[in-house]
Amino acid sequence: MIDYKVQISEAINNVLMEMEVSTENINVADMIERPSDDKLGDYAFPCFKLAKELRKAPQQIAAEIAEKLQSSDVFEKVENVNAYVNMYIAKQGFIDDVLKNAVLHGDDFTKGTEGEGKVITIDFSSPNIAKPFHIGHIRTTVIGNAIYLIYKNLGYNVVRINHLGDYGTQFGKMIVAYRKWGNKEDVEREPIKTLLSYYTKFHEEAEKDPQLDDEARKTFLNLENGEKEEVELWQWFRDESLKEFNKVYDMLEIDFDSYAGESFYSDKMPAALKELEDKGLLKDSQNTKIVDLEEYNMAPAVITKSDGSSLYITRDIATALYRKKEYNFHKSLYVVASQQDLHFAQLFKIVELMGYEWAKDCVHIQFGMVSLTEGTLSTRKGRVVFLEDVLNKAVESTKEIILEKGVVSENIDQVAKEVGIGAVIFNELAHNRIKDYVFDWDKVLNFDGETGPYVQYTHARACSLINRADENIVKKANGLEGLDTSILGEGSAYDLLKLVYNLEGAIKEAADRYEPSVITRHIVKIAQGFNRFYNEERILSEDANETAAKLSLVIATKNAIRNGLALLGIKAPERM
RNA sequence: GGGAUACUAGCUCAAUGGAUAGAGUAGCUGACUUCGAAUCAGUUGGUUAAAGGUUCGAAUCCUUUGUAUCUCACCA
Repeated sequence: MIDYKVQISEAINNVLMEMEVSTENINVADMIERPSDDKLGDYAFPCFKLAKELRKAPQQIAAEIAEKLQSSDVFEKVENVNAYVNMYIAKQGFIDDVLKNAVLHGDDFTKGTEGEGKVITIDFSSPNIAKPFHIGHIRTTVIGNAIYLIYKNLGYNVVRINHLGDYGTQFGKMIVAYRKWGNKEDVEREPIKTLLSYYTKFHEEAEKDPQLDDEARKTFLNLENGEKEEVELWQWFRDESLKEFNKVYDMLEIDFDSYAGESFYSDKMPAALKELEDKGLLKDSQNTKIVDLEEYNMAPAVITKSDGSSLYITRDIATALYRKKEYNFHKSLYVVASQQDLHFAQLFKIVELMGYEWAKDCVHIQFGMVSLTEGTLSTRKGRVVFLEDVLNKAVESTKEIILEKGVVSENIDQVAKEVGIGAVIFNELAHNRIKDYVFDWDKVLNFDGETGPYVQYTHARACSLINRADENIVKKANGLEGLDTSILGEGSAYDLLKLVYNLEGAIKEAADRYEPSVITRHIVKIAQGFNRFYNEERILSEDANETAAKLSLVIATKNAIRNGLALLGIKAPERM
């Protein structure tokens, strides 16, 4: 679609040149903003900053600029109010442009090409083997997937990596526990719960009998050394756990390109360690090796334990080096909770100290904590909400509502799934990532107001209109040929058209800020705009041209909502 | 004790340093014989945690204080 900001900044730059203002210290494009109120125009340019250089009152400058911009055919009207130049875009050109894109190229009018030829790796979800996949994992999983979709939409080649927690002494413990108290059938029937119960039992017993811990360490060493029996058990635990995780991924329709987890990097650590050593970054301290980061106002990073074994950060250094070599990424994203802020700050700093300029391309996309009304999540204390349960419950209550409404008669289960799971995802992506939140069943299962079902309902309503309308009129609306769309230049129709236009900008902003909620909020606005339009105006009217023109806006809106939801990983059913 | 992040309407949240701080929800009032009421319209609700400062202009930037959460060498 036409980028009006570019056109406007060009026009203003020309005017400023005429006025002999040096534009060296100001970026006109960055100064253009959207007025707080639609009535004040489509774009605005504040003139305060120019006052000093010109030694004139900003109001006067605004008046002069407004005067000179009048002649531009981009605008229908230019006004100065206070010290702002308020610009109104020429309507018909705008309407034509938005409809041409959103109706004729409805499937991909929000797509971009800036990412062509560039690779982005994104590390998200990353659950621990043999541990429950609970509500705490939903954020990284859903946010990560949305960011993947958003960047893919901009043309990037995005590699999704599920960095499984599949390594460490915990697996020594698990193997020991399984050998002592385990049962194959139980594990196969309910892998996570069963394995977790062994793990818990191990901890209880180990308190009485510390020898168990030694045994676990020895067993893990066997695993590291590739002893057949240990490796086979470990592989089996991993496979069974993944099967269970995949149930959730299937429900969410999330896929990964790589499941290279912690174990994958175990043989890549020695080289990374040697490199740190060679580059003189390691320091001996209390029998451990550390990287001193005091200079950068950070705690020291322990790289090897006193017994010589490695740590989380050691593996992550090896991981970062491997990913650069393997994928030659343009950017490397880590969607991990803000609890690990320090860890990633240390990691990226160490990579930088190793002399890699691409350290700046590594981004920690952090997000706030999830807690329960009873307190923080704790597997041991039984404070867990399984993600699978949340999704199932959302689908169930959606189904009840569907049956109650009685609109849908076929594929009820499929629709219930799309709406119920969509509601959970939407809820997750509605707020800024950084906020902590308390999981609340009532909120997840409430479908009124700014929710996923609200947006989907609006989409279904738009589809319903298109289905009801006369076939020939729909054809005309879809083709736009010979259609007088000037009536869309007023009131709620024009407001809605602007919202559809602005979706592209919202997507761009969501990408720049790694903040899917920008899109979530924007499609809510589109839905609100549509519902207002729907209530204020009769769409299927007696007048064929008027109906066709309005329907073209309905089609544009429908496409905008569908595309927006798709970027969040949410379906847009035609009936619900 | 050090560090990080947050604090906006009763509640949940918006607001690239810009115009009168906006939505949803809850409460109240209205709109289904009418294109789908999972909807819409109206209304009540604010010293943006507090105090200073920078600026033509601050919820936003800086300083101090308070509160909450996270984190701080051998867990991941």
